[in-house]
Amino acid sequence: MLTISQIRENPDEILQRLSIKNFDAKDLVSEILDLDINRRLTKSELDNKQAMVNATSKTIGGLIKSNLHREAESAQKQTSALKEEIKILSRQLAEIEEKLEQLLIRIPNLPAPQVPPGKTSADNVEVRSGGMMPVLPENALPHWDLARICDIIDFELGNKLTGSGFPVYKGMGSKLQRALINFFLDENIKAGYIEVIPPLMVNEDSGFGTGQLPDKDGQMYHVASDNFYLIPTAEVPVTNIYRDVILNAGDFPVKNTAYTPCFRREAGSYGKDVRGLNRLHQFDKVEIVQIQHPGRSYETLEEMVNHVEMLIQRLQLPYRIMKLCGGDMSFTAALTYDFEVFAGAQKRWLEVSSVSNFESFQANRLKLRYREEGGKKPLLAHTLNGSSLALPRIVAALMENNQIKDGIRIPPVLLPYTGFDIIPVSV
RNA sequence: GGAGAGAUGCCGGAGCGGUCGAACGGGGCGGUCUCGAAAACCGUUGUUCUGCUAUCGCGGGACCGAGGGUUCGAAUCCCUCUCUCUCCGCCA
Repeated sequence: MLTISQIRENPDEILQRLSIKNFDAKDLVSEILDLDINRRLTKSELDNKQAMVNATSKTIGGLIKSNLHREAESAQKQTSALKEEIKILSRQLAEIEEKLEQLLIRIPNLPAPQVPPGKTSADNVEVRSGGMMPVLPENALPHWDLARICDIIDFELGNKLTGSGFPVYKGMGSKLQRALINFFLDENIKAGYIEVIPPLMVNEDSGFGTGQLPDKDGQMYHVASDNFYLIPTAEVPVTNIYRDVILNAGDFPVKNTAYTPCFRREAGSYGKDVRGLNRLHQFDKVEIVQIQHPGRSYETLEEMVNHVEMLIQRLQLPYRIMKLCGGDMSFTAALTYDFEVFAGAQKRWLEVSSVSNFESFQANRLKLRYREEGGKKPLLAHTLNGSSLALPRIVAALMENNQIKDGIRIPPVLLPYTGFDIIPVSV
């Protein structure tokens, strides 16, 4: 969330920038500013009264020590009225602060200046593209058919075990998953990311820290008996490693990568969007996370984009990089690049990675700060993350684009990981 | 799941209900000494809200797991919750 001082100092700029996200914050901001004034008035009144009580209590302590009990008793009586007022004021203050917090939480992150205006994904701006578009016959098969005839992914079996959106990978399909995961992790580690294996369930505090809670709780699976949430992305546990942490400026950049399964309820999705591997409830993803100095976070974003691009190039997939417009960006992001690969049989672009700079928006929720060299006050750090990469749609595109008469060709870069370069048709 | 113990600052570890934001030790930082370093010695060392101040600062409030309560006054007493540790049971 934004800090109260950001809003207090530049309310008009905030409104203007949020309009790029098509968010009208006028009423929210003015309500916040009013509450903020009210809060400080109430607070100073409360503090003054509390200071008086504290002073009296100290006096009483001294009187009792000097055996002046009568004087002590009369001083005691003086505080009772004050204590009543303090009770009322602190209740008021708590209410105001709670209300303020509720309002602040509803304001999305400010889009970076370079974010293009727009409402939907149609308004996203292509930054660049690469790779060779596949040349496929008209009767090219979509990946769900290829999965069946090669017997590597069984969607029906997943239905039986759990429900739709929980496929079972089999044989070479399973091996391909592991190969991709290891390939991605190895490349990330080469690029300086430290691997972690985080918990797949998180508590409420973690969900709040990265911005999934309170608003998007319907998109996560909730384990009611223990009040845990299944992670929708490794971003949640990995970024929360740094919750309530004060780093030194010399610690930057902090770089982590993690492979995790991800769980998403995807309520409301339907149709061709959810066919096959296009949209699942459980899927595998390798994530990269960086914590960076505010002055360098945009260089870092570019570095991450280049890194993800390199991965896709090495898989020889046709791709394009989109800069998201204000309307298509997430609540928490300041600038986001989406990576899409082309799936030749479906003839669709599929999003396989989303790389974002959150600036201090998550850091404020996380209380993730750093101390400048020799500086006194801790300042909010910047957080960034991106998929490197999400597996299912990569697999879908690999399968569709590389289909040949009697199987599926595997890109050479994976051969050391799979041990095979063709997945043959088996039925 | 059963029984017990505990949660204090960067770490270890004290803390009769009254100048306790917290002894002491370690660490960090600054300094003295040194060609340099070590040792020794001296000093310093949390977060947060808020008022005044152009700034350096100065003043006030809060924070000793979290939330309530008792009291003129709570790290210290009471209640609830969470977490950790030990033992037993179960178990990959």
